[in-house]
Amino acid sequence: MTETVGETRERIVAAADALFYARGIQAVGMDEVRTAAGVSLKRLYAEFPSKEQLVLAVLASRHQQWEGGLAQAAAGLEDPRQRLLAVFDFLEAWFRDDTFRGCGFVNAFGELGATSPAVAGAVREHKQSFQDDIARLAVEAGADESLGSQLALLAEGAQTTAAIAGRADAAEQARRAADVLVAAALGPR
Amino acid sequence: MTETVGETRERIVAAADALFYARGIQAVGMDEVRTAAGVSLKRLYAEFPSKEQLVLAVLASRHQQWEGGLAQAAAGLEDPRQRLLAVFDFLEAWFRDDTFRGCGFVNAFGELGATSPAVAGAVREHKQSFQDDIARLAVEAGADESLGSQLALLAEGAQTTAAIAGRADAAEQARRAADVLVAAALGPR
DNA sequence: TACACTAGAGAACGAGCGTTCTCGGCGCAA
DNA sequence: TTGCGCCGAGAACGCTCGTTCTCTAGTGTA
Repeated sequence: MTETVGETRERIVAAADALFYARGIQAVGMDEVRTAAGVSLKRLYAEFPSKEQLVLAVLASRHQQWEGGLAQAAAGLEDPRQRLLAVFDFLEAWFRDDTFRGCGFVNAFGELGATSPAVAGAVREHKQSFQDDIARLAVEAGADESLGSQLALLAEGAQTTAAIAGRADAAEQARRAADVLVAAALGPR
Repeated sequence: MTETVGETRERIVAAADALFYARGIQAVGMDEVRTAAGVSLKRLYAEFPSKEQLVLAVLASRHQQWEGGLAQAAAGLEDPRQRLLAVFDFLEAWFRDDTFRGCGFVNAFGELGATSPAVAGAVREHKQSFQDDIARLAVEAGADESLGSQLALLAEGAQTTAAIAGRADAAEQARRAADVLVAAALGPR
């Protein structure tokens, strides 16, 4: 039953991610991460020399999941316009998840953005990457990038609203608004 | 040079608000609030029996400022459609403020929403109030409430985006999108 | 068997924080 | 003037947390 170093890292990151996301980063101690990951403190600190490094790894992992989920939502759709709107279906499924508690990056930014430049940078990069993705989809659909920016605002707002009001239908509202914006930019279907 | 109890409270709340907003709530200790407010710890705890109470007072004060700013932005505008869009002008001015660091309620929610039901509730109430305000403006302009929800999503998204990307023009993007949505709901001007 | 090495469990350390307590001085009533 | 109560300053307390250290048991090798 050997285990590679990579598997240990992944287990730690997964455990930390679940805890940080559910309760907030500062509310979770390294001891708790250790327990949840089933790993010794020594090992934990061998993998991540500081809590900040662990947080950055968690954010990196979350970014990959996000990118994968987004790609999967658009995969198989022929119509570029459909691919553009698929973002909101992806969001809706996420909002309905019991563990949903808003965008982990936004939460981390609010909590640590002011004190940790590294965390702030990671959050910025993630959001920029989302902007780029959706701008690319907009261009592929025949619109210009500003449509992407506008849809991104809707997606961000939906995440915040769904998290705070606890209403998953924010995704549907956003999607309806997105329909209007897309139609205005590209002409009705 | 006497000073009323109310003035002391206000001074404490103002100092705490500036510190909490700039650096995060958990990153600021009561000692620092005391120093910034120029008040003794005893007095501080006489006014606010716990840090959570102080946080709630700060959120309440921020809510009042927000409502006042919003009302002021719409004041004097005759056209209800203009009043609806004035939200985004208000946002833009705020985003250009040097101290802008996103929505304080969203930040507080990310930091404490999972551990403090009282804070989570205050944030929820604030956002609900904003939804109600903008829905009322939408109805006054002749649209139905769902237009308000959609514009609220844009406003939320603009706040997040402006905070993280540091780009105040998120307000302008949101306003342009709002123009399209309003025109679609009410017909071109 | 003896030895060197590793790794896990958790104690320990030092700092920071929320909250409370103590002390000393000042104002005020008699 | 004397006693009394209030209030500010900040020390103290108890707890938590990030990080490091110690001790011990187990393993592989000669």
